[in-house]
Amino acid sequence: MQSTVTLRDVAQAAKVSIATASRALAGEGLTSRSTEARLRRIAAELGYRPNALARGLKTRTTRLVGLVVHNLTNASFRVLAEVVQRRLRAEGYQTILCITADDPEQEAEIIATLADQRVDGLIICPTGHNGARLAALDSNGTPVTCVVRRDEMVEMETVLAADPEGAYAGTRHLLELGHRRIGLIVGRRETTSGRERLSGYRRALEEAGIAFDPSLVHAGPYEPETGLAGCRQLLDRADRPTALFVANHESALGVLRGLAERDLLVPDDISLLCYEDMPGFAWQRPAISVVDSGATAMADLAADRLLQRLRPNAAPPAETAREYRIGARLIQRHSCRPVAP
Amino acid sequence: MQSTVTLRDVAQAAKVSIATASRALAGEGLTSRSTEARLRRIAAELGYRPNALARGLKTRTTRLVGLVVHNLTNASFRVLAEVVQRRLRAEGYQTILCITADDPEQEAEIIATLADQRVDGLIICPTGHNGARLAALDSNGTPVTCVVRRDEMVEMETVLAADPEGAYAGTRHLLELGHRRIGLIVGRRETTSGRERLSGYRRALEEAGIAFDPSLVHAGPYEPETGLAGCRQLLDRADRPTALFVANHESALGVLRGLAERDLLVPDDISLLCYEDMPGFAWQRPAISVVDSGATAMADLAADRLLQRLRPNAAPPAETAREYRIGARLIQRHSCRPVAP
DNA sequence: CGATGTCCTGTAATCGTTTGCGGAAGCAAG
DNA sequence: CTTGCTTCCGCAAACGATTACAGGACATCG
Repeated sequence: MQSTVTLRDVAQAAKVSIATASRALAGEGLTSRSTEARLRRIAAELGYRPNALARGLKTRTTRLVGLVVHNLTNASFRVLAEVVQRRLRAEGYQTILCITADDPEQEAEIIATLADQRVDGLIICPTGHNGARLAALDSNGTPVTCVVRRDEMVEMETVLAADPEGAYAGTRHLLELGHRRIGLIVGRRETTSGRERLSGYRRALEEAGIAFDPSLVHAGPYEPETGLAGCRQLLDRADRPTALFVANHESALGVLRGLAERDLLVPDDISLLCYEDMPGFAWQRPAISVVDSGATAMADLAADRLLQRLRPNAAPPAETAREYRIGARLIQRHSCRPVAP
Repeated sequence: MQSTVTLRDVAQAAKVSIATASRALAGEGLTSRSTEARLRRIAAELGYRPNALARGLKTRTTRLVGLVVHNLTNASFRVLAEVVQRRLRAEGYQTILCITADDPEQEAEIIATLADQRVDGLIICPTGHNGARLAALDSNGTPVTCVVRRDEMVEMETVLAADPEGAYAGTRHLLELGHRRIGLIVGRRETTSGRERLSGYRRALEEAGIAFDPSLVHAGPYEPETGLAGCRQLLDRADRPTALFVANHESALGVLRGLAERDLLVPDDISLLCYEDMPGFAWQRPAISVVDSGATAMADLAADRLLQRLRPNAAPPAETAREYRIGARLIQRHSCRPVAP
């Protein structure tokens, strides 16, 4: 195989100018039908493939978009990566996936590199410390869509889960089953999701006329260890909660372990409800009820929004700086049961 | 913020030629110390960032590498994506992640687009139907490293799990605990891993003087459904196996479900050993023993190999076309028990 | 003082495309 | 035969960097 065949080679082989070759292959009837067909044939024979760098340099568009997430362990991010990648590719865009590990410095570096690469757009779950850079990009003509988390510092198009409502609905469900002491294991208060899920839980309780008891909530990072620790803390109380609401799936692993340690059976001894679905929950026995935060829908909407703004007739950024919320949805399986009378 | 500042702007601001500006910012003492410092300062003030497209076009190197996997659900791929991304970024490379869904056509398209993008290298888990394209890329100066799966049709640098040995070791472990009827739930025979894991299982049995019984193995795609179906098939036999060896973690979910359906307790009623570790296994109660296929090590080695060949003094491809195997390792937890006498 | 060498810097070509502009050819109408 | 339109094509200038080559300034040495 020869190294690389350029437009020049194609043009020479067809005895036309480079310009004509370019136009012929661009389609759009810029050349006569016959030359177009001929050029196409020759290009195919020679195995010509346009150089994306040169094209990008000239046209100022690369058909690359950056996707920036914290990790791939969390199911939401995984789904995000898969869905966004698929959706964008269907429209002719390549996805550059980058992982920040939730570290603002790495994020800053990634944003810069992506900008150097002249990506056409960006979907990002921001750490919250680089809002200015993102806003700069956005107003410079590179659309940025935030997802999963919001950057509080700056106005940008954002698609989020309806966490307050989701947590509210989950808590309501448990309340309606008659539970009064509901333990909550939730993310740190510094994160949007941590705060919002807590507030939904709290609102549901207060509406039901139950005083909010801070000692019933355990907050920590999204890790199994948090679940285990929370479980221990909550289960060692004299008035053990009759239900546990675990506000993310990483902690759920630890909770399951904690329950097993104490030989507590779900749902006989205690009810369990989780936030964010994952494959394991449906296959578990008993299958675990869940309020699904709608990761797929979020990913789809994020892709939609970005694609929308990537189209030639882009709306002015001011117009697009709004916030979308994806509704959460309760999936009842078999881990919750009415409290015994 | 102005749109974009180019080298020309920096040069003008410093009243030098573009060439000097370029050299100054390149470092390496191509200019006098003073101009270098001055140019650096001005570039920083103006917020100059080199255009990766233009640079790539000229230097024929983009510091982009493609990473092509089947999905992100499988833990090996997830680890691969995270590790490779991190390792490459530490060396100044960006990773373009692409997902084939194990579909040769999508894979072909992805390879072509990546080539158009002029990636400097490629790490890919091949479907096995595009070996020619990959080989062409490789011999054209774009190093390609295959991982997890081999493309049987063509010689290329490949890093694989030591599946035959891993399956052998796992089976041995169960045999040493006294198990004689060991059910195997394994991938389809069309895949390398399916074949190799089966062969390791078989060899261990035969060495122990136990006849291989095809009715004890259930093969299917890497999905929970396979595990459930296999479980049902194997457990409904009169002479139920005393141990189950589940050769991938997706199926394990289904197996756990199948066991629960029949109220079989692990490890009291039946021993369970899985292939490929995942977070859930360690947290499960009882924690599940596993032969870890070494996904992290594979990812690291793949990154190492590619980086090696990316360095200026690249070895001739013929020299590098070898196969690396990552040793598997038995992790004993609490799901296997000696068979009752 | 002139020759030579060392440093720096500028000029210009180049990477592979796209695209504005103008010219040639063809054809119909006057 | 001139004029005026279309239609198709070529010339050449970008896009933003890197880099071979050459020239200018200055110091050193014979």
